[in-house]
Amino acid sequence: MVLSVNEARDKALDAAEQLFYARGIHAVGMDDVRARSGVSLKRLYGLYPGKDALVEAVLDRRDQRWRERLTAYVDKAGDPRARVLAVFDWLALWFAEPGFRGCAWINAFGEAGATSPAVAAQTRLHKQRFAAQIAEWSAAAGQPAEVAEQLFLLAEGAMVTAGIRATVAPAHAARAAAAALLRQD
Amino acid sequence: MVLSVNEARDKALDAAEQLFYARGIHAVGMDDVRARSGVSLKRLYGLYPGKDALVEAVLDRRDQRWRERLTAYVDKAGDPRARVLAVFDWLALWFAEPGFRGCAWINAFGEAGATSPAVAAQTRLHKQRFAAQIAEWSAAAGQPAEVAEQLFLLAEGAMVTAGIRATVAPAHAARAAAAALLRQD
DNA sequence: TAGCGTAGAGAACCGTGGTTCTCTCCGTCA
DNA sequence: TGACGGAGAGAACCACGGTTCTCTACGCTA
Repeated sequence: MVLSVNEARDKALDAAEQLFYARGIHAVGMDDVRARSGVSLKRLYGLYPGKDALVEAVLDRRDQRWRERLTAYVDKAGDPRARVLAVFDWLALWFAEPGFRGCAWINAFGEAGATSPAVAAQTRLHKQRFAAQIAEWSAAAGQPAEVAEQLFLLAEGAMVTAGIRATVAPAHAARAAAAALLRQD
Repeated sequence: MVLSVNEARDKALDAAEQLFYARGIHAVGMDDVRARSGVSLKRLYGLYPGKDALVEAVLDRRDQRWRERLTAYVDKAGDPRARVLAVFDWLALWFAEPGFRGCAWINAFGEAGATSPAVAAQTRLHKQRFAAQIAEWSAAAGQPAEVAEQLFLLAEGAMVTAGIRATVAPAHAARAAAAALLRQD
């Protein structure tokens, strides 16, 4: 079975993403990625110059997919206020997925943020995009910027807590708080 | 200079805590701990059976100190409502400390939570204690348990975000959200 | 003062993991 | 059909880090 470059890249990224997320970055060896993906070490190093580059590629693709899934869900909601709250409903769905282990960027930042500028930068970029998306939906619902920032903090707290406690409940608590914070007028 | 067992333990824990927090656990070698603490490798391994045990001891001592510092600050506040909000004022002070890099347990959990049951358990215990403390202060201010949980999520979100963005602002945003969430009647 | 035990410095040992290299196979093309 | 080139399997290489061991110095005690 001969894989095209794109097929090999996909398989490598799939395997690496699953392994890094489940075990943490440093706990996964390149040989683990090879074993799960079926892509030989030689080809892995042809696709990516090294483990660092693979980590970056994984985080980059995950960022796109994560935000696409979120926006696809929110776009199904009706009025602006419901769309803001839908963020937290989607968090509940995400937290309930088997193997959920918190936010991949928060985990990666805790592990490598201090030693890898690339990981730190990707984390900041991802979180900034998420915050900007919340701000956009929040503004559409007539909310001031301060509220958007508060909603973002609730979402972050829910992700972290759901990961540590391995439970969906924080999403519901955060949703209730969000509903209470939204200005009525 | 001959150090007593307790003196050597303190020096080892001080050095290990600073290094682990600043760089992450796996990025710090036992020889780094030896270099910073001045405690020889031989003695380090006499005090703690291995790196894992040292990590546990560091997190354990930090848990006690962290909660002591928080409660000491909150205890200076007056009425129950002010005491609840004082939690977020203290977070602002903490975030502003030089070298602040987020919550040590969240970072450790992201790095080793999946592979080290001890780290995972210590993280859960620490967060449970923090949540219980907030619940206690919150209840004293006449707030229902749901609000306490929401305040906890705000604090967690603020810690994570302050760590990633390297700014104090999340503490202020979380404080404003907390003030808005507290029931008035 | 001689011997003992402890402690430090630092080398040594050993497994792990990132990266590279070798060998072989197989499909392609002249 | 035979040479070539890319790809996989897996060994090899090499650095790093956790852990242990050796050697030496020094203080205490009989």
